[in-house]
Amino acid sequence: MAVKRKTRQRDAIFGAIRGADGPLSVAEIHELAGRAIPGLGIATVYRNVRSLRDEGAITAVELPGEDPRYEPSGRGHHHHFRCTDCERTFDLEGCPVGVERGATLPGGYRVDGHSLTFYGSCEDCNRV
Amino acid sequence: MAVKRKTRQRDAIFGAIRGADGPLSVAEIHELAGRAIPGLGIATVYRNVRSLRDEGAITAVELPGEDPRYEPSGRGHHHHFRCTDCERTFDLEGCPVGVERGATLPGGYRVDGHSLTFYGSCEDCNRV
DNA sequence: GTAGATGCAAACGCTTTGCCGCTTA
DNA sequence: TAAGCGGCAAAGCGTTTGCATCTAC
Repeated sequence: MAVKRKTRQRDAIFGAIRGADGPLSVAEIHELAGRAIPGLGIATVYRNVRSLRDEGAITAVELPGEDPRYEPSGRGHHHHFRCTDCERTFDLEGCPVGVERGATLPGGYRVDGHSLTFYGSCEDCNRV
Repeated sequence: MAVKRKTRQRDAIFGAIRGADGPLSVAEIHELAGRAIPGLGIATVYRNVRSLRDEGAITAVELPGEDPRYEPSGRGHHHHFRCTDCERTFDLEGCPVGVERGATLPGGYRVDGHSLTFYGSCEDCNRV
């Protein structure tokens, strides 16, 4: 099978994702990695994001009404905060949802997991 | 400004949304309303969904990683359950998130609202 | 030297828009 | 009868794919 090669583009893309304080969209990754690699093609970003995800190096984060974002794998169970002013997305710690896996909700719904996103304004935007 | 007219298409579209037990996607609305109105154009669904939303008759429901869905307005604060088997989405009652509007999370994030989605299998799919 | 990776452009799939005949009021 | 509405097809837009070239190994 195909042997993965180490390229400047791939490094820049993974580096951008690892260096962020929240999950990034493809456009954001392209923007950030493009600073190190001028002329970086958007198709290259899509391809590398996909292969990094397939390898398990990064994880897709789906937020309501938004394009998928990506963050390094292994951050454990956590949720996100979306600033409706600056449109940035941040990681949160802890989980205020007291529904365990395997629980059954009224209506007979058996729960395997959940996704929670908070909306509001971040510290930077509050300050103004 | 434009005076809204009552048409068969519009009735069928709104009727499909009101008759469902959870929010519907545009494709689902087209499918359901199309049974009453053969030849119903997808553009007509998009246009009516948009105008119903603009009027406030229906509300957009954004779930992680999915196309927007629509439900009648006025159902109050609630969340959704997504069956990963049959891919249907259901309304839930109540809210297990003990974070009020106006609260501030660690990191200085001021909360205006939140979105919670549970994943798992619904009663029908559990039974099998 | 060779298989895999990149960049460009074309192809795609879904949503929106333009156009014009149809329908509601 | 007139203006909004619906259907069709074209236009947009973000994502994926094909292809020739380049590059890591």
